Amino acid sequence: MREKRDNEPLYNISIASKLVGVSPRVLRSYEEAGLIKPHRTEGKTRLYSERDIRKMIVIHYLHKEKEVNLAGIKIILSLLSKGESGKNEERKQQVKVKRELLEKIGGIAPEIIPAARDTREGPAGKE
DNA sequence: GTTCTGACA
DNA sequence: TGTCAGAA
Repeated sequence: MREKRDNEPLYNISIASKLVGVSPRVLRSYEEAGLIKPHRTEGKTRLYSERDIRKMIVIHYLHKEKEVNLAGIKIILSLLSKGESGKNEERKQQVKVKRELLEKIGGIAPEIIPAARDTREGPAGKE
């Protein structure tokens, strides 16, 4: 269970970007894509929580290492959030649906994973 | 000085 | 994604 503490506004975009390893511009793009919603001060300055930081690190990994675009990451994260709540029986069903959906992603929406389309030639030695 | 939004390459 | 403008 997540502590409400993890959701406390702690870092400005400058510090958050260093913790995640990207530029402030990238963090703003994550927000534009609807992947995260940092707290805001009265002056509109973004304040990120520990939870936001962890989530953005995952987003960064999926984006840079797996080459999944932000729209795809949004879908993936929404699927991964399923089955985290509800009663055992309900959660069991959600997990089942999640597994099936994840299996189908490659078949019905390969566009979310550019690298999976043209395996023909891309920068050699990418493995 | 820092962050924000919008915009362009 | 980097960078710049103009405002806060």
